[in-house]
Formats: sequence, structure tokens, C-alpha cells
Amino acid sequence: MGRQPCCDKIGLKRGPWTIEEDHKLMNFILNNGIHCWRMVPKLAGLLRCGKSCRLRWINYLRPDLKRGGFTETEEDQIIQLHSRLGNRWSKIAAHFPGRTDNEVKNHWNTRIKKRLKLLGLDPVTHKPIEQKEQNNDRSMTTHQPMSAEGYEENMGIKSLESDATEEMPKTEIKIEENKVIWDDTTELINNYELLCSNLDLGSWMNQETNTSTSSYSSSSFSLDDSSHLSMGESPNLQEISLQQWIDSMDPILSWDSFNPLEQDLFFLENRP
DNA sequence: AACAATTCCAACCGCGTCCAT
DNA sequence: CATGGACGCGGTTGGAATTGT
Repeated sequence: MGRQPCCDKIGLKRGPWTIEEDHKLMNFILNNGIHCWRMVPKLAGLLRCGKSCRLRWINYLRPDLKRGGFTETEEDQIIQLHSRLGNRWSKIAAHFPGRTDNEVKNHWNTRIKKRLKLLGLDPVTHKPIEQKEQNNDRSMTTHQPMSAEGYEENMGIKSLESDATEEMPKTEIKIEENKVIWDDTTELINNYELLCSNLDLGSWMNQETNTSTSSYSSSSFSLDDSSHLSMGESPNLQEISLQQWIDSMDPILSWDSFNPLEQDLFFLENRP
């Protein structure tokens, strides 16, 4: 079946969003909520397609977005999650409250990928690049395959069990009568884990990120305190005061010409 | 200072999936 | 069951910002 375009595109604006457009979209959503993205631009008085509005809201305007660079802990977690979930950015981003799939994806493509390559790891397979050619020579692996429990413990990702089993079909873990049978991918992950421990990836990354993240953490709103949360813990929105959020938006949006939203945003503070 | 190269990220595009009819 | 519309996802791109020469 031929798929219709999401909008006729005729007379619709494209490219970077202006402050006015941001104001209109934010104002509309905060006052009316989202029922149908297709209708949002019409009702909000925007010459954009619904898809574009959705993207802008999700990736930039959403009040619960966490801004600023990724911490080294987050980067480590992304690497771990990617090794299990692959390029399923939305699934990975779901483990980082306030982060978008686009953000995670961009960070992966621009930074983490390079780091892994520098470490001699294939960003796709998380396997040492040299070993690729020796793929068929299983005798090259000298270490004993780690047990499922040992691996989880070592990687510190026990909380991700459900993802690993439900969402990564290639890494099927078959549990039969308390026996865990790992497929080939398990070995790749084990190799990766071994290499990381050998190379002391953590401390190396510490050095790297300490220098690289400092530059952008200063300019934008950072909920760094909440970034210390372990995966799965979401920062309590109620703890992020409205004023904090508004302050954070100030450098981005000109609030002078914006309708007072304090009453409109009340629901944010009282969210369950 | 001027230009080139590189990096980074917001935004777009097209496809898959879900759901209502 | 088939069809069509809307949303969500992942890949890609354009261009601004930054860095190097």
C-alpha cells in the first residue's frame, strides 16, 4: 500500500525552529496537551507538519529533558546497553530519564563510537577489531566463558535482565531447568568484557570525559545530581522545581514575550 | 586574520508498526 | 482480512560551531 506523506508540505516551514515557533508549540501543548500530532500545528498556529512538532517537543522542548553532556557513568551504561540491544536507541534512551533517543544516538555516533575504535573495539559487535579475522578460530579465546550470573555481576547490569532477554533476539538466553545456555553472542560480550577489564576502560574514560564534558556542562541546564542515579531510577520530577526549569530555559527561550505559564505548568509540580 | 577541515547536533526522511474502520 | 492514517523509530544530512593550519 502506498504510504501517504504525513503532510502535504506545501507552504509548510522547514529547518531550524524560531523562538516564536517554540513558544507557540510549548504554549499550546502545555495548555491543551497532545491528542493528535497532526492537528497540533493547525491548532497552535504553526506552519509545520505534525511530525516536525512532535520531534521538536520530544527532543528539545519537553520540560523533563535533561540537558548537558553525558556523564562517564552514562556513557558506560550506553556501551553496555548497546552491546545487548544494538541500535535500538529508544530502548537505550528509556534507561536514561530525560534523555532522548536522538541525543543518545548522536552521542554514540560522535563520541562513543570513536572511543571504542580507539580501543580497538568494533562499535557494532563490541568485539576487538583484530579478532574479527580470527572469528572462526575459536581456540584463540583463552579465557573461560563466564557464567550468566558472573557476567551480569561483572558488568553491573543486573537491572537490565528483562531487556536482555526480551529485547535482544540475537542474544537469546535459553534457560532450561536452571541451565543457562549462551549462544555465540555471549562469547562476543565476554570478549568485550575481558578487554575492557584489561584496558581499564573505566579509568581511561574518566580521563577523557573529565576534559570533554566540562565544556558543555557549564552552558546548559544540567541535572548532574540526578545523573548519579543508577539506571532505572528516574529523577523525581516533583523535585525539579518549576523555577529551576524556567531558569534553565531562560538562556534558550526569551521568556519576556512568553505568556506567563506558572499556572499552566502547575500540573507539572503535582504530577504523580 | 583568513581559510580549511572537522566535529557536533538539530532536524528531516522513509519505513515499520499499531490501530481503527 | 484489507486498507489507510497516525505515530514512533532509526538512518542520514545540513549547517553552525569549533579547531587546526
